[in-house]
Amino acid sequence: MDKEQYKEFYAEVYRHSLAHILAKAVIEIYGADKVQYAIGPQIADGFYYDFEIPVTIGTDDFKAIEDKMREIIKRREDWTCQELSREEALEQFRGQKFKTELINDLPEGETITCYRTGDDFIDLCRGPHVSNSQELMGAAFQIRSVAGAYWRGDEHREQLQRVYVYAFQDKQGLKDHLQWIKEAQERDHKKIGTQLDLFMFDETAPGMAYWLPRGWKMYQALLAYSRQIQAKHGYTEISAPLINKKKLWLISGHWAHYQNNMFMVPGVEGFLKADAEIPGVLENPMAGLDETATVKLPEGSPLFNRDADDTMGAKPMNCPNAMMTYKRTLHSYKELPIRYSEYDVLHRKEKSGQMNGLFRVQEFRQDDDHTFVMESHIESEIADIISIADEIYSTFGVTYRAELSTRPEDFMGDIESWNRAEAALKKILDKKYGEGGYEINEGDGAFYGPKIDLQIKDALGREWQCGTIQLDFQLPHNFGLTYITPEGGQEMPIVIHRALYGSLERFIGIIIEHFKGNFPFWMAPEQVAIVPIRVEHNDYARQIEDHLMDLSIRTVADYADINMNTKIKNFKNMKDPYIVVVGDKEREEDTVSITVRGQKQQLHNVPLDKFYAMCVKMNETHCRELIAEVE
RNA sequence: GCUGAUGUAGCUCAGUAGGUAGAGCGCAUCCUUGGUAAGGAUGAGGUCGCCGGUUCGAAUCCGGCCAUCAGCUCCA
Repeated sequence: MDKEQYKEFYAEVYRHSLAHILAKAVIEIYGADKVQYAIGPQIADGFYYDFEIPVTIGTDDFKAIEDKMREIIKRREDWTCQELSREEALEQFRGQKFKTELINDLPEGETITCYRTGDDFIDLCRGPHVSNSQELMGAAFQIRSVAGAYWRGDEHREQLQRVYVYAFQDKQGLKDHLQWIKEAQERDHKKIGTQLDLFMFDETAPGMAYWLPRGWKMYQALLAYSRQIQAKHGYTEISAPLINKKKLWLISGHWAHYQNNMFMVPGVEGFLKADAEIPGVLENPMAGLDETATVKLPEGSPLFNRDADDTMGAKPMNCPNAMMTYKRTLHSYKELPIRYSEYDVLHRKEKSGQMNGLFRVQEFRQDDDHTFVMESHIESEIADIISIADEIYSTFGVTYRAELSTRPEDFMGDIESWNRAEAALKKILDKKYGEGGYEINEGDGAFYGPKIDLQIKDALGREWQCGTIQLDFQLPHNFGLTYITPEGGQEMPIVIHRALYGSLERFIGIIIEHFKGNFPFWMAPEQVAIVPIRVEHNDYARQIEDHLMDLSIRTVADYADINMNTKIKNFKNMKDPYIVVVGDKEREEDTVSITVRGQKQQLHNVPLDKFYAMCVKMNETHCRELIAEVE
């Protein structure tokens, strides 16, 4: 065991041990007969423990729990390990339903180990642990939060109170971590989005971003980059209706499998001729309440009905309309692959409490594509998609992790085609990342096909699904798609769905945190900010601005009759990459002085042509660093 | 949807025993005419998320909704 390994080993020992201490403390505070304790594993920055207690633990209770934990540690109790048979274990944990369930789920013949902390607390655990509580006296911990968590991650089972605790070997470790958290929160895209005037939200449109002028410029820059790359790879762009009648969703399967996530415009079956009362109305069926009410409807009320044929659904995905686009004409095998990219607005209704800034929204755009291929195309086509993913992600300097998601319970179609599709994806992933070089999520696929997901981390280390590559044998079948084979017969094409940014919204959220708002030149909302020192320099500034605009450089200038320091301050607050100052000297010599973001020293006497060339170069190369010297 | 928390001026936040609101930044006007991160003065701006209850009186206490945040579950 080397030093690093030992450190990890020790971290595991004291975090696990502290979890026992937490459970013991909670039991002592709330009473042994009232607390059902579940599991308490370690996590990246500490550990948590799940409890079922009749009262709810609130923020105010943290201190008491922490104090009790310290008190227990100070008792310097011995820890003993005990091996039990299944019967002995069941007896030991009689009345503890979660422990009983765990014991019963252990495979036959498995040795069951328990750890005792002092005489009065025992926990089912594999260990290892400290031998005496006093070994924990140097450890530093702090309760982070309490959250609801479902027993065994199943929302249909008991909801437990999960107590999260930060835990480190010493005070410095905890202090450093809290500092890190603080810095990560400074990167929060919601915060930076407000500071840099990129986007906003309003309560009348939950989970739907308003893109402000600066943010929208960046959004467009990302779209332009995507379009540029995809055009090189043979993609053609389409745009389709945002809402379609129920009929389309019946064909696609969304009506059956995705209805609860769709925003609907219900059809109207008629209007009431007179006031009416409707008894037996379930007011809140989603909450599972059975109470019914009588609803009064005034004369003239429209009778909406979701099941009416003229009900329209806002699209949660682009695929059905891409199928329609393909289907408009006959296709020859010679045309395949056909790649239809699409950036239309999508709507997905989320359960409340699921929204999170730009990371999880109800309205978004994907850099979506549907590629229609023959089975023989799949491997090379997906390899090409992964090469585009590598290109895009490396431009931003983010790393990703691939996951394969397989057939869910709620699947559509026949198992044979699912198996073929999954085998094809596995083959590609094995080749690219090596066997075992990616995770497999059994049962996590979309209802129409298996998928490869690409996960990116945010500033707090939380992973978000961005890119996705999905194989689909179902929709082409449902829509009756065909192509003409060399022999003159008809075959069904296979569809590859893919998005690489994933949703533009989520991706931008991640990128904001990744760069902390210091965006590369090519995607910065405003690339060059011009500061004329006095109003008599405005004409010269305007010439520069005009020329930059001709070069498609996003430029902003402040012509106001105010202190130049104020102008510079404002642009610096916006983290504009280049702030160009022009005064007498620059005007006479046809130069600019550039303040490069993040650099103390300015670039003086930069000839205009060189300055323009620097800007154009950064746009063309999509480089991450700002050019900070004149070539 | 669930658990915990939050919601006061455009932004960041005070308002600690219930007596109808404050600061900084920003904004407006005036002065300052300036060479690289905050010049000075004056002023405007708030039905304290919404609805209801308790009270002589509610930003403050209670209830219900809405929105947001940290998690859980689900997802791009």
